[in-house]
Amino acid sequence: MVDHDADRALHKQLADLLRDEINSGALSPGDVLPSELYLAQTHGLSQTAVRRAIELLQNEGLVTKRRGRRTWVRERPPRQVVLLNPGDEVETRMPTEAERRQLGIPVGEPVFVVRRHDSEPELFAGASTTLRAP
Amino acid sequence: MVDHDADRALHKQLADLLRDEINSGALSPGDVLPSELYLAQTHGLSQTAVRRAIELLQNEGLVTKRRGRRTWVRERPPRQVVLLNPGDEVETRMPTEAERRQLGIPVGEPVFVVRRHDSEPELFAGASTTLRAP
DNA sequence: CTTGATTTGTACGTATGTATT
DNA sequence: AAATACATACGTACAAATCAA
Repeated sequence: MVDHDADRALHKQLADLLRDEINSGALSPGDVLPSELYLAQTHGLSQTAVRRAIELLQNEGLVTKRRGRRTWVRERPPRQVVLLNPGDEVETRMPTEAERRQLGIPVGEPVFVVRRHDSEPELFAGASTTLRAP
Repeated sequence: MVDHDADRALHKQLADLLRDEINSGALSPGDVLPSELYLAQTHGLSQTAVRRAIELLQNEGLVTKRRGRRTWVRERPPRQVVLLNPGDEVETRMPTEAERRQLGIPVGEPVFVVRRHDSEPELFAGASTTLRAP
């Protein structure tokens, strides 16, 4: 339950509740969340607080939002294995918006940056890539 | 300049401007950004729009915010090189809030998940780690 | 050390726009 | 066409942390 007298912010409390439902499997990948309006009414919160809660989950990569559609639990795409070469170096970071568009990855998903010997860095979508050391 | 008649959302336009200043070096790591109130007044925006703009940059890992303090351009910690072993598998994702606290990493920074042979997955902070293939 | 000013955080409300169902 | 759902954008008020006088 969301406790208006607790120290923790209301939208963080709601995010905690929803995150638990996702991690416990009560909400499975592909399942839609209740609408913002419904969540606001059932938890006694403003729609603003609900929006902030769901934005937190979006930025953690747990849910996807699309205007007009419902919000749903992110599905885990099959991971493509990318084999590293000896000496390759790998970093990770959040993509720019342009990179998100190019790679078709949603908010809350990081990218791999693979630096191979004597070549330009390669980008891989974080959620659909597993790197394997040689 | 922020164009109120443009198709792009106002807070995204402001985020674009600030992101350009960071990437061009006009704002260096450690530099503070103007306050939300100042940005709102100088760009003719509401403080709400400014807050959303800066939140975008925070979630891209470009700036750090702390209540009471200013918002500043994130400094790049020196990267510690972690050597992979043959067959190791690596994934990347956004950390949970608990993991962020444990590893001391800010909003907008992903983590490496390294699966070594016959052992529990290890977590590494994304911004301060470079993985190297053997 | 205390006070007051500054800055970001939380939470609410309203209105309108756009995309999907 | 109508209803639903998320997006943008404005406003207000107060709280909490920090900073500077």
